Amino acid sequence: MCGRYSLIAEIGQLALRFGFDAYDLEQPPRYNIAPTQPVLAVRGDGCRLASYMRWGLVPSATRETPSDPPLINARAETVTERPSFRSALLRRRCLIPADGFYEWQRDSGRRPVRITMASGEPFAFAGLWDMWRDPRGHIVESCTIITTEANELLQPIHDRMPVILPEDVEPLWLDNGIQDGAALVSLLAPYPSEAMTAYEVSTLVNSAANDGPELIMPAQQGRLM
DNA sequence: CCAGACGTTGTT
DNA sequence: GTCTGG
DNA sequence: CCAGACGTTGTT
DNA sequence: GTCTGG
Repeated sequence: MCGRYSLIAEIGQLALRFGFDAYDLEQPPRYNIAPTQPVLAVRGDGCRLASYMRWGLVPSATRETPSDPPLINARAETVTERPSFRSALLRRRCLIPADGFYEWQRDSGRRPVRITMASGEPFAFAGLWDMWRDPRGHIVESCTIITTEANELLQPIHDRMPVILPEDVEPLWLDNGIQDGAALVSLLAPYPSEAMTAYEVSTLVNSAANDGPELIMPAQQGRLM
């Protein structure tokens, strides 16, 4: 899973961290990024290009209207087999910058938890993107976040987690010279628990209409782990 | 060779 | 795009 | 991912 | 329940 996340860092900081040019990009602090919204994605190979893409991949072969539910996640275990993802894996990979993501606990009344790096630093989800020409002829760029099995930190919360790439793997993921599916899939591992932290947050995050600093304040119970 | 088809994850 | 069917 | 909507005819 | 919207 991974169906909601935050990106609070300033665009200048993100540009330095991920190596893109922030020229005409605006990125207000976002505490509650939801599916179907435009999200910041970085694609690259030599020069890295950042742009906004619809979260929910629309495969280029889509005919009339995007699928429902939207393809917001792609399972790492099957990404080489799915027609909608296979070509994107080989040729259209991206980084999706974030600084936290939310999961709803399978137990504990499905209350939301926010997961971040222990350092608090921004990180990147492994993503795929595609282009679709809509019925009116407009080009829609869209992306999806790859998921894998949960690490030890996430396991009590949920059995899946988004793939977060170690910083030194990011250049490989964006290198279009690599077109070996098995090699690429081998990069898609659960991120080490030791470097992450999780804490319960307010159910305000449940509604995608809410977006503000109060969403990342610890709930009554505070830190989980 | 050309024509035609081609949807995913995660929920319990 | 890429695979399958004819 | 979760939240929220989910209706029709005829009348003025 | 099921679909749409964010």
